[in-house]
Amino acid sequence: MPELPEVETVCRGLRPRLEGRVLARVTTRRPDLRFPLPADFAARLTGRRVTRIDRRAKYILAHLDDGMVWLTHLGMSGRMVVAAGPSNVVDKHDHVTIDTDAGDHVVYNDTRRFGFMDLFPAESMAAHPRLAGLGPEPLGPELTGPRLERLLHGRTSSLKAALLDQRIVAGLGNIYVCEALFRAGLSPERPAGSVSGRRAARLAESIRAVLAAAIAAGGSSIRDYVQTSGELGYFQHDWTVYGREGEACPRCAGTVAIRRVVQSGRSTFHCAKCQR
DNA sequence: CTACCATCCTGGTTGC
DNA sequence: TGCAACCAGGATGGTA
Repeated sequence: MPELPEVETVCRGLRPRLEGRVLARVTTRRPDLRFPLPADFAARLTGRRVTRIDRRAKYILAHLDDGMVWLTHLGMSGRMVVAAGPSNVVDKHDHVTIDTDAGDHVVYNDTRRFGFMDLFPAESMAAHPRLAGLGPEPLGPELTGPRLERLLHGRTSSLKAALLDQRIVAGLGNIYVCEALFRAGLSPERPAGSVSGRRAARLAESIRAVLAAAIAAGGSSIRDYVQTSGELGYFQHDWTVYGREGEACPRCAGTVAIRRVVQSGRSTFHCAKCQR
């Protein structure tokens, strides 16, 4: 589930339930996520008030009243579900459960355990190993055409691989890279460094447009759910190329079918005619 | 520095 | 219906 739009959707769902609230009870069941939970994680969260929830790339950053930041990455299968009432039904993959002083509870569920959490002082955030090297936020003012051109300049890897690299642009994943490239009319296979000028500007704009549309739709739900409410996101119905191998290209109206190719071990979907 | 590959883990789907 | 192979939203660390 989680690329930038899904993480943003989760943050928006968590804010009204967590901001200003005290984490009254914290339970951890499996500490062995992608990285082990920090030592004394539950004890250090318990009793803290959440002052603010931010997102950076695909990270959820909850600022606490003791100057610490609680960081969560959802990995491939992580979910945050918020509900009211007692949290008695425990799923096999519920790894962290938090009850707030308002009686709500937040459950972190992660089947594959590729996600992880951390707890560190806010003042050292800029130096955090997971955050320090991230590229610009695609929805911020930084991602202009010229900036993107500079970021891609000289790179010989494929444009697809470059856009998946969080050091170049932060927050994109497999689905939205495919969608943005289609929208921009650029081939995922072209060398990243070949994108400049007007093409770079169009790509930057396409990335923003695709992400914004996905956020407006509550993200994309694959198989089960995304949003903290348990509601489905519905952007998966708006995918133009992702997951549509063999279907008619919506732009050239079926002159050419959408192709699936494998790039650095991951599926890429594109129209060879409309994307050059 | 860059690019490619395997790897972490579980479960759903597909094909024989 | 059984079972194996393959596939999946991410990211890293090792190797060449």
